[in-house]
Amino acid sequence: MERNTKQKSAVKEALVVADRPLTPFEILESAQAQVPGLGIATVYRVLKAMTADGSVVPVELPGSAPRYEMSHRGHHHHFHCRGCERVYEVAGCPQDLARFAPPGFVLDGHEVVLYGRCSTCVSVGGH
Amino acid sequence: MERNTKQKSAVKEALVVADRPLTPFEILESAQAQVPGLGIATVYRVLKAMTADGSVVPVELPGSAPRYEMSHRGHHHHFHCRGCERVYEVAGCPQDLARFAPPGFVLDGHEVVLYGRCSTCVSVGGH
DNA sequence: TCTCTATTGATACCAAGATATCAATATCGG
DNA sequence: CCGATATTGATATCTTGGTATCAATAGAGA
Repeated sequence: MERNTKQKSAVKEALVVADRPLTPFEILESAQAQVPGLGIATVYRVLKAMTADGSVVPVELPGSAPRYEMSHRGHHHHFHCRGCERVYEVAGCPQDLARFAPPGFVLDGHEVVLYGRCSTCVSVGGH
Repeated sequence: MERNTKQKSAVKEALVVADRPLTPFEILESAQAQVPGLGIATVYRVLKAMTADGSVVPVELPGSAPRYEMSHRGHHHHFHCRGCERVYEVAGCPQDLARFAPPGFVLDGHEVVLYGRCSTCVSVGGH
């Protein structure tokens, strides 16, 4: 990750513009608009480097391969659309989840995933 | 799933006794106490049949392959121990998650996963 | 008990996601 | 502008989780 290349810029730009977690394949498609011929291996390589340096964070959701989003964001959760499978960021967070932990268990984190249809799939009646 | 075999009984018994979602491999280990020589293929076969008939439900958590639990339980969530990787059932559920959905999005489900250390790993100081 | 055939265990195979390989290319300090 | 070498794209390979195959075994009705 020492030289500046248009491939790296395109991957990062895809994540910044999307403003939601993207799969490596979504990143590939988006970044290919900037860099035709971009390969999936490069997407994985850049994501690995950006994850290592902390500029990107992996987003793991049930039943899906990891998506990636830019890291300079506060604590938040995600909405997974059942129509288009896209994942969106949501701002809120339920408070006081510690009360649900079984006695004797120590809680140090949590994940909340909302499911449903995004505004696009609601209006389109997506499958 | 037409004949009663000790393999099927052992798989079901493992799930009933555990009272928490188990991975196919956890089921294998537990059921082998009843049926030495039990194969992983049979575990997958029985799980598939039990999932199809609704007696078992898959539990998908971020970054993990599916676990399975008996289905006659109400709505609940899970606690994923970072020490032993075991998953436990938790009873509560945060209310009013709909308020977190972005405008125009339709919410029809949610998942909450708690992370931390189970009582065993807390006392043992598990890695 | 006998017979039919569902079920089993071992293992080959498959699919998805990701990494390794390697020759060709592009970056960038000098 | 040159040259050393980081980076790239194509693709072979690997890993994990799960399914298909098939000969041997074992339910269970007659």
